[in-house]
Amino acid sequence: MQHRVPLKAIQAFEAAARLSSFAHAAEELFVTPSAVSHQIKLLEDQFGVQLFHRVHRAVVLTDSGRRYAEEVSAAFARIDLATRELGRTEKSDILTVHATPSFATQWLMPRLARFSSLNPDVDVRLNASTDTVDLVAETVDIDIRYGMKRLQPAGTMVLTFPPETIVPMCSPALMNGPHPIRTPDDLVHHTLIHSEVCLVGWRDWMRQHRKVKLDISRGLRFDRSFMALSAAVDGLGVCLESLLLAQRELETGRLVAPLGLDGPKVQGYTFNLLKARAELPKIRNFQDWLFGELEKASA
Amino acid sequence: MQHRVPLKAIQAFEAAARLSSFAHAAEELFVTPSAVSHQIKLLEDQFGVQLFHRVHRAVVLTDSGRRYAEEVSAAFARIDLATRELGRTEKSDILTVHATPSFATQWLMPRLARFSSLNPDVDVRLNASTDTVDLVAETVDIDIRYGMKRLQPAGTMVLTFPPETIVPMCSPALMNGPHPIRTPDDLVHHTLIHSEVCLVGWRDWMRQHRKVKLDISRGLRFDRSFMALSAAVDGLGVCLESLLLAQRELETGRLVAPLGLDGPKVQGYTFNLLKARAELPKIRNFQDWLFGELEKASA
DNA sequence: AAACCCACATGAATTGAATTCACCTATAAG
DNA sequence: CTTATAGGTGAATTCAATTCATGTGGGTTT
Repeated sequence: MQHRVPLKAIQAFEAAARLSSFAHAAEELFVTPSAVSHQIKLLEDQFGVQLFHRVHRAVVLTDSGRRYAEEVSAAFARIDLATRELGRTEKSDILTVHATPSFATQWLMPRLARFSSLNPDVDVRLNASTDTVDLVAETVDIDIRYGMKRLQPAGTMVLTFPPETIVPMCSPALMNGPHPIRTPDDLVHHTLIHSEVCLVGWRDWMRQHRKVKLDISRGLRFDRSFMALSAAVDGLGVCLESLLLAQRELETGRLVAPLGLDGPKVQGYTFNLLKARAELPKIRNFQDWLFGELEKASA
Repeated sequence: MQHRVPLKAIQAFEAAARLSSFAHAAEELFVTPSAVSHQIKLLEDQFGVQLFHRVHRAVVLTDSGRRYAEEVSAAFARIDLATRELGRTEKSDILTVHATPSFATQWLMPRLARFSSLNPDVDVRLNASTDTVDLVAETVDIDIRYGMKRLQPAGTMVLTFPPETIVPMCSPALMNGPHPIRTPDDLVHHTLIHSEVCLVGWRDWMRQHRKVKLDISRGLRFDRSFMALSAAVDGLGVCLESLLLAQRELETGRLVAPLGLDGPKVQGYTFNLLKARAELPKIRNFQDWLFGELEKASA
């Protein structure tokens, strides 16, 4: 015979035990005293245990009843409390993303509003730093990293971004200024902006343009890609950077690629997460959205 | 608006959370998966909190859902356990009575069956000793004491037994033997049995019979009333004891009172209990019954 | 590509547990 | 003696819980 514990009857019992009164229990439970009486009788009949001595106009717990009440009182209090808290709980999931400052600044932040509108029940927390993140030990769902792939702890899933194209970029004013930039040779008249963390630098670029004589020991140097891009926007020189990171500036015309959009490809960014959590909707949704956006950007 | 926590819905949620499956939860709860789905939806709608992400053919707890499940899981487990134990609980109250060995042996034990048949849901535990009992510290409901009243701790209720009559008693054979006993003077031919804890002894008796010359330094001595009575039953002599304690022997003719049933009265026994527990049915029932029996014995 | 599997969702209909209602009993208090 | 009141009982009623029939949508198999 299949039975579930008679929760409603136990609830009535617990209230009567706590208040030593069927009538008061009925008040608390918003029912009639008769309902309480029935439920407790049902409980006693089902388990063959007398839970209350019926004294005139009163009830007194039996020893069995007292012990049982002590156990279930705490349990019901806990359910009540947790359920009350539920009505006050945040109504969303939190997604914690860690990324390099440049990717965070240049690419992710300008697009986060798009992800949020597609996933209104997910709050994104974005941490930007160059620190190494331990996905297991820290409450980080996704870590977007840049640089040579390193060995990861077992259980880490590493997805590679599509290849980035690295090209020289500068402000439109510089391109069309006193020393217009039309060919690689035109670069000798301009300051080179070096992005020191970029996997592809001017030295690599020159390997593909051997006819060009640039003094790559000269120029401005930054250890943050977004700063190199910012300097280029300000007309300080020509930077060699990722089309991906400069997408917004190119679209708004603050930067141009005077020598075209073709250049060396590099796979610098990886998307890191724990396999065990890969299918959580908030994580999976973010991943799908991000790689979708990356595809759109390279089309 | 008056609401009680939706216990059935929470129960369905807890099972689904624990099993990560509506279908498995339905199995465990002996309902259809549809019922589980409805209950969880009801819970989410009522509190405006999404508890599960619906993934194709699966469900994954949200952060809120996980936290809630952790709280209510423990509570439901506790209710289950306590309720299962309830089916195995003793079905009665325990009444613990402490009394002097003589009262326990002579009066109480022969009558306990009567109390039990009137109160089948009360199990009586009878402790007989001369030890002093601390009603507060020990699990003793009632303490029946003999002797001078002593100061009791606050909160102790002391009820006095009706007065006992103390008379000489002996076996019928002794009364009708070679030295028949008809008058107090006839006692000089017989051995006196002394009950050393009795509040009234042969010396007190002789104060009321000054014409009688008994050598009260002679005879048998016992420090238990029930032993003195037993010696008298065996024809070893004449004892001076309480009619109350000898009631059964007198009724069965094993003892007789050759000089009649009139004698010194003494109030030796008291009924001691805690005021705070005086109205517990098991205690009140025992008290009422005992004093009723005492009245019958003195009629 | 089509068919099948299967897990959750939905709305209307049905069921059965919970509750009410009407009346009873039994003390205690006035 | 009358009144108040707290729990008890059984039949009738209510309504929360559940079922039933159908839908949706990925993933797998043929």
